[in-house]
Amino acid sequence: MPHETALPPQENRLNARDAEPSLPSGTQTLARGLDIIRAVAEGARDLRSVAEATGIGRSTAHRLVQLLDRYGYLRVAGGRDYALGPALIEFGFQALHQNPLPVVARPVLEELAEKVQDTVHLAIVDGGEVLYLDKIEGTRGAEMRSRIGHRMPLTRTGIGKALILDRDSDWQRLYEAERSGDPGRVEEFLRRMHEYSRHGAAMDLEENEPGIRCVAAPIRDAGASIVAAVSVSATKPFMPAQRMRGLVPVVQKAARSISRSLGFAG
Amino acid sequence: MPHETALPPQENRLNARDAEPSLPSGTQTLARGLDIIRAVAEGARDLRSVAEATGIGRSTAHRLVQLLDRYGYLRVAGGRDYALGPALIEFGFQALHQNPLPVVARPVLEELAEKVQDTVHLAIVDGGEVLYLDKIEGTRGAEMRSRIGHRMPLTRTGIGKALILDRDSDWQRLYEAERSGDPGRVEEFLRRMHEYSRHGAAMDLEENEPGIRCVAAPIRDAGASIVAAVSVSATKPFMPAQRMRGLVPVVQKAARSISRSLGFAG
DNA sequence: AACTTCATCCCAGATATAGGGATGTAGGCT
DNA sequence: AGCCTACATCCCTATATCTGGGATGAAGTT
Repeated sequence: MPHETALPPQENRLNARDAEPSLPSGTQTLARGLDIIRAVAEGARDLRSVAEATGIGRSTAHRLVQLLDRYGYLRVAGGRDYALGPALIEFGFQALHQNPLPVVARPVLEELAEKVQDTVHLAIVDGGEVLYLDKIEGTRGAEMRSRIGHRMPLTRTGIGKALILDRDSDWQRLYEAERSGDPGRVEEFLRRMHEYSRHGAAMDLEENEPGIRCVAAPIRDAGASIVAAVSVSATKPFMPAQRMRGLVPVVQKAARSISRSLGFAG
Repeated sequence: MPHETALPPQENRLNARDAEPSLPSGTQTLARGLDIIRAVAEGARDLRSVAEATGIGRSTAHRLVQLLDRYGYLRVAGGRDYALGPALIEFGFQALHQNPLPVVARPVLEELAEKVQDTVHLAIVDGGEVLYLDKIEGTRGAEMRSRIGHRMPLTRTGIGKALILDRDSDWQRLYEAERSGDPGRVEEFLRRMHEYSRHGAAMDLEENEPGIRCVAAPIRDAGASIVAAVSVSATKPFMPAQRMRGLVPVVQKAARSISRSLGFAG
């Protein structure tokens, strides 16, 4: 049996907002503790905001926060200034390197970055979003806000589109979910996705970050499923349409190289 | 009031092994969930080993694992092959960058690495251990097993010794705790620590990794407390005693530069 | 200096949880 | 190939755990 080569897609991520309807099943305390971690990650800096963000009573929240601090998941200095703790650093890096994908991809990404001199990303789908697993900064000083561990919408980024290239039945639903206020352009999105799918590479024309353009290609595992994607991004002046076309085979080659390391027999 | 510039030391890290005596206080479920994460981090790959490692019943462990999977803290593929999940990647990197230390230290570390051409580390004390927060690989191809998020003993690494340079009352206790089978050399350790303390820099002579030597200096915050340390490491052939002495002021200069960014007025 | 706000602690009732046992399944052994 | 073992998964109730209101003390604010 082929080994699982990458993290499978995961649409049912839960958090404080929607945990209740789906599972009343028996683990409220753990769920609340994890909700608190997320609340702190999202900016809660003291007990009051944690309690508000999670809907947990002050007293209970305090008790959970205490434990999270003692375990190193949270750092609480004198009851204020909550922050994510060092245990998360430890486990986060371990989680990243436990996965074979970033490890086998790294040298290929480095080679690609060397060749194109632009910012290179590696990402997977997680929880219905793009999750960046690696990033190599471009040498042109073009600052991008992305970072390892950051999340982005699937339909608004080149790398996200590459990740859903095979899921044509989901395209419309994802588009509408992520841009609920912009229904008129569904058709154009679908048309482009079909074209990207035909070519086996996706592009992003400043849709997510103004001024940033990107070319992306999917990475496949032994079962030919898309499990990740690579992308090359740069500011518009460095990314005229012609260069984007020229980058397609370059990015695809890198993607294929990683795919083969994962057992893909393309 | 000066802002907390780095993660404070934390000796009371708990896990499955010693959670019970200290706090019977009301959060068993959350504690058990976190114990499960640690068990998986330490190698548990299925329900049975998780249950054994944590002392939780199979049934209960299963329920908690399910929730951890749904929240993305664990990845469970078909009931087997447990792995740490993407939520940990997300929060881990966020935890790292939430802390001002790695951010202000980065450019200094890069400059140092450029100058010495060896592996450069940034670390803090956490849970009575060294926790690496950043690493820049040397260009001499000397592979070191260390990685961001890894932990090491305080008394067996140069960077660890730099971190406890001020805590002379703890030296003996830490040494004995970490090398319980080697009591004869306490004296020598203490003598060296006093010398390192006098010079304001510590060294490591292949104590932790055979063939690896290292020079380290402490980083101080606004209150002059040691909150982190920098080190330069290389294989023995690249690290003769003379070079080590020469590196002391170089590493100290980098450390002082970071300290000043943290508000230290040395 | 008095007030307000907040983290922290305590306690008893309410409830979520624990874990034994049953079930179905997948892989291993003969 | 077929039986068997070991395991993940699910169900259920007694009970240990957790919840949240309220009290306390400290700190910051007006």
